[in-house]
Amino acid sequence: MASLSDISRHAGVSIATCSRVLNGSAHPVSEATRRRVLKAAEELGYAPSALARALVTRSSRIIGVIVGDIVDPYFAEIARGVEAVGAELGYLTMVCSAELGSEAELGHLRQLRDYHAAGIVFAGSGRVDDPSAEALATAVEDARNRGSVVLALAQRDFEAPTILFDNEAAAHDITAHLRDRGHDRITFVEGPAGLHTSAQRRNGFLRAGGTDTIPGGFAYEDGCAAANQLLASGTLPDAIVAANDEVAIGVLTRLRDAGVKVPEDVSVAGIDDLRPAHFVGLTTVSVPLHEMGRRAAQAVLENGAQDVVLPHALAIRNTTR
Amino acid sequence: MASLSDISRHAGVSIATCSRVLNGSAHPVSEATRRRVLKAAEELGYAPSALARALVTRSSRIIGVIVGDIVDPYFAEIARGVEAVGAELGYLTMVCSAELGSEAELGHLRQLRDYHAAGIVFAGSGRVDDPSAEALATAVEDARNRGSVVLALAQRDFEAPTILFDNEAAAHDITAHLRDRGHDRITFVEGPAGLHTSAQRRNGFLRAGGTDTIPGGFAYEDGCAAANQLLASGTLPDAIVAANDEVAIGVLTRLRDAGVKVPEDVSVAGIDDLRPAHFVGLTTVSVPLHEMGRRAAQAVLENGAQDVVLPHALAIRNTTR
DNA sequence: TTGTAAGCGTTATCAA
DNA sequence: TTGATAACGCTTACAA
Repeated sequence: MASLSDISRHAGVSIATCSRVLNGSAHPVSEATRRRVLKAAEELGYAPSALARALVTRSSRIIGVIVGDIVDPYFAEIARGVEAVGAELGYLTMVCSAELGSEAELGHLRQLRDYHAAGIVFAGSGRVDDPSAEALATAVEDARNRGSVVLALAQRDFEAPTILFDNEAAAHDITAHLRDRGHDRITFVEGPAGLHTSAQRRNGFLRAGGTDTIPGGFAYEDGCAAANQLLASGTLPDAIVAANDEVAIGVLTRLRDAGVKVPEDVSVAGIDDLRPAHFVGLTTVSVPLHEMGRRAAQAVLENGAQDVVLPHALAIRNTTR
Repeated sequence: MASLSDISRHAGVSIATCSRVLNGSAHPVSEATRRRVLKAAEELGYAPSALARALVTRSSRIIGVIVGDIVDPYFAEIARGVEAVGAELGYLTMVCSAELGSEAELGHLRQLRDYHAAGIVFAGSGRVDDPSAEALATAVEDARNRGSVVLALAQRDFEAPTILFDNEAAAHDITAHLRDRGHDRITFVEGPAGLHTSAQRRNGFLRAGGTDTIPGGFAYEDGCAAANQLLASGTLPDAIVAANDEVAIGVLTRLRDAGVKVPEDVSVAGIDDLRPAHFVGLTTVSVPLHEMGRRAAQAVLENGAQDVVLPHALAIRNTTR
């Protein structure tokens, strides 16, 4: 691949001048030489080395989004938001999946730092009593020292501007809605143990006067399991709110398979309002994932951000009465 | 952040020596100095600049996976495969989502090339009569010249080793199975128009003696729409095979909502065997997505690959009789 | 076993 | 308006 010095030679112009025309610098260049450089670049198929550029400018046009699980549409929605605004300005948004836990997160963070990423966005929640919390905090600090903007889109145990919605309030509001509609006995299917987000949603549920709570997770199967447990217990609650949509759909499906009428016999609600919720007409709460992604990208472009909490909204559909 | 020269100064040792101990070079270094360097690095919190390293070695430890849509579990499965083997060897796998079509693909490809990515894997299929096909082919060529290994995991219109399964055969086999089970009138819900993959699956269906075919897509809603169309036509076929699982699930759901018994009245099958297929017990065909991802990563580590076609397998469950 | 120095491909400072 | 040239942080001959 042609480099600046190739162009320089080909066009009979200094490297500095070539650089100036090829990267749209403000420095004035005569129209004549500009054309010659452009022509040479065209002929030689010049493409700048982002590597070399990043090395000297100390920042590359990479935005890394560290997600908990790449198959989770929750994260996909965020990633799309980031990409939507990043792409406009020539940033490359890359999503790094850390399914293996915070060890993997740490690995991705370090690599992103080592590549001087312009932005590092943590899309997922931190874990309570995370053994690698300290190492993570240090690496975050290092990354910032290298010039990366680090953002948290959920509660984390390190210093970073946050772009959030209120998980506790979201869980509270849907539960309160159900109570308002006359449901007395409401069961909450919890999220994965140890995630801050799980705890927040659980707290919101409890604060709204929810009664029982059973272990769950964030996956469809967890919802099925929870429904089975409820079914086996012999007596169903008036309503079930699940830690997220996918679990709610698991519950819903299992219940209906077992001949339980939803919402006539029991109401079922989720949280997140992702695509699958539309498929089944699930009552849930809409959270601003895409907008969070957009704002995160803006924050890295603007090189910083204020903490912000974005609004959520109930999406009442037909799995609750 | 500390750099090599900081370490060098702090340890009273040349930069070259520091480099040698810090990057595990084969060049011999005395145990004593090695320790001093390590100690200095530790104290100063040294982290190498992947950028600088990549600039001189002409290859960075980045594997880019260009997918068609980051929310599609099809791609997620591939990405996981890549990541699984890439992570072991310290490669950073980043997925770039090109929902906006091949213009976006081109953008990602160029960026990955500009960052001297070690590997660039195209997870999704190319489009027939793609206007940016030529630009794409050129950029692929450039990337290869810069040392990137470029791989295709579906049919593409540029030169690259392929790691595939046989889409046509997959569609053929599931259709043939249905015929063997005595279904005569079989309808195929097509994939998105213009994708090579769609055409291949359609061809397989036809070759197996499938009769009718109606437009569809790759999304749940497309399946619903197709079911509606079938329902409206007044007469249902014996079986329906959809271009992928998600569409099949859309068909299935809509049909059942309309009171049609599946599989008693009509059989429904998909292709891909992704997670949702398990949720509903969908008959489908398992394709080796994860393995393709793994092989792709291996190929970049080994700096090249032979073309290979991986086997698929029928997964007969309970939406067909 | 250690060090010197020449790149890698840019950008940016300073003169001309 | 243009051009030398010194960084950026690292690897790697080549010398010592």
